[in-house]
Amino acid sequence: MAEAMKGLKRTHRCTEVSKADVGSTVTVMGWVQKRRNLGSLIFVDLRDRSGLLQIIFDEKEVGTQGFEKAGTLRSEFVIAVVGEVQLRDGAVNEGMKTGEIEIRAKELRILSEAETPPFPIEENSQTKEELRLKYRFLDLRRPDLQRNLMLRSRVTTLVRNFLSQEGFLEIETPVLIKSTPEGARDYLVPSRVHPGHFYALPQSPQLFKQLLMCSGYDRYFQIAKCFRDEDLRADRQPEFTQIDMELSFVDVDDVIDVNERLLAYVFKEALGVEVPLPIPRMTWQEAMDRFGSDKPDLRFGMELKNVSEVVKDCGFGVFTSALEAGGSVRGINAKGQGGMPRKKIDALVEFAKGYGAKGLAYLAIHEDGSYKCSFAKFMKQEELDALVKAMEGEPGDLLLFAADKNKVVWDVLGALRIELARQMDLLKKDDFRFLWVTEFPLLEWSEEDQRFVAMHHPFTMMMEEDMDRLDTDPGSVRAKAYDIVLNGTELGGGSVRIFQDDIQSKMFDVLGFTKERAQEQFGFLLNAFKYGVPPHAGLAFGLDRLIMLMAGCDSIREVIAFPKVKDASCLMTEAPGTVDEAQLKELCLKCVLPEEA
RNA sequence: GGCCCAGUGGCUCAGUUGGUUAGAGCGCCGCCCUGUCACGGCGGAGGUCGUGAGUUCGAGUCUCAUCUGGGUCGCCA
Repeated sequence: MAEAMKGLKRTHRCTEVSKADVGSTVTVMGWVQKRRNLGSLIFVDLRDRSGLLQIIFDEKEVGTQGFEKAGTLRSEFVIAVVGEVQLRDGAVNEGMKTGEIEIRAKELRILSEAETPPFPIEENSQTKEELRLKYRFLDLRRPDLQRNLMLRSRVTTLVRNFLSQEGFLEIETPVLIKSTPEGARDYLVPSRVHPGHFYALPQSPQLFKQLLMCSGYDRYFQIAKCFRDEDLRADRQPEFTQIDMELSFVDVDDVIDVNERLLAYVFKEALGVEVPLPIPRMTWQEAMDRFGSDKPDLRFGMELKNVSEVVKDCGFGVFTSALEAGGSVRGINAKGQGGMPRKKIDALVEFAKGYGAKGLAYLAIHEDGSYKCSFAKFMKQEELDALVKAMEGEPGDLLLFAADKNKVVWDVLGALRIELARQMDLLKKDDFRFLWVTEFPLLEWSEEDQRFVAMHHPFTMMMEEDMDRLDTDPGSVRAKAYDIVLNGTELGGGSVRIFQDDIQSKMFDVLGFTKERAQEQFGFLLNAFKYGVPPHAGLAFGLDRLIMLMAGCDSIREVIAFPKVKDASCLMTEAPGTVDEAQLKELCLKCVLPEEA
């Protein structure tokens, strides 16, 4: 029996009521978090997105009818209470923002009753995510998710303020666009008016923002939904949000400058965290050599060391044959982990194999200076000593080595480094270490396609000093591309774009695009370039990842209101779903499902 | 597509080498209770152990398949 709100107006959110209001009458509305019925005194914790406020129902004040009504209150009922703010008679609750006060109810209205929720509406939920996502509307009532979404809103507001002050214009670009098969899989949308033709949902507003530069908008930004039809991860959703921007008449340093000031502003205003500027920079090559990753986590050391020179003449075939094949031998030193039990080391070996390693060599240094080593029998003592010295090994340390092609060695040790840091509890969530990674390779050899593909995208400008190697040694050409990395997560990335016609043609050549195909896919951009194009560059942040790290969460699902699960379906709405035959017919579509095996 | 982890009342979990009627805490329902805030007291309801096969005298427990969710590799210009 829901009652009307008629005649009542909310005066405060729960935690907006304070000691200063003692004696005054307020009207609060929200959800029943908890009731404590003592017989002739009923306490209710009222909840809204601001927090909790205690209501006390006393028959003397609220009347017999009101008191009986209060007795029927259950979890998650939505109620309105008119009452007087008073200091608590009993003990103060120090764990509560409003712990010194309470509302002495004069009037109660039950605006909505509620079934018992399928899981407790509480902070630090222990409930399985599957259930939480099915009832996301209840999950979103929990204080931690509410905090996350409020932080997200705060951050986007700050971003808009800052960029607007910096002369950026917020401009929307279309969501129904033309498919460009390069890169991630597109989500496709059939056209009704053009049977057999499809729109794609944008993987990013890339081409449109470049066109906006051609049109003279000079500094653009957008908080843009992007879509990629690829498999999900903890930090990947099929639809996600980018803070996307593009600037004219700039080079790498200009983009970096405005964006690191943006980050510092946002972290200061939203979290009170100072980000020291300038943010350190590291070339891609240095990042790979030192950390085995293009997104190094700088919260801890444990850097990779290249010991190829040290072991090149040793007796251990695994090392020497990797070197002969053009690879390298590198190691990391897990300080103080020399006592790691064999079982745990074996688990690390298995972990390494998951990243393509054929094995993982280890050398533990006992406290007495002796070694426990998986390859001791292949090496002389002096060779072992030299290796330990090169790794700066001390008693109590555990040295781990990978020998393979560079890419495998980097992948394995880079991943191992993070895994060990996790096990050693070195990853503090309130320690924010930013890093610019610069000078990415322009191209990457694709074994699958047997050709070079763009590492970033085909419009990325190469470094001028490397340009002459485009023909002779394309793999060694560095790009004017940069990523912003925070605590081992790629927060964003961008590049200076090619704006010269001849260089763009050259780039398409290298990528194996015919003139016709380039024209067909990107003709509108190339065409625009003919009519006066400013030099331009841009960057995009992954907003979800940014908020995830700011909120200290392990998954972007915790900072997205209605996320999808691993197979890209929504447990609440059960999207995607089938559609009527009539709908398909109108779109001239027919489903041919794969045959059951 | 590969590998790994999990699935037992509404929630979170326990459940021994396979062995009687599958337990606990919280929640829920009822009664009592004037200062609670993890309120308290008394009583109660609630389970095809994800699903399906198999092994066995006997399966929550073992085997296989499958579903659901999570992590990860591939993938993500």
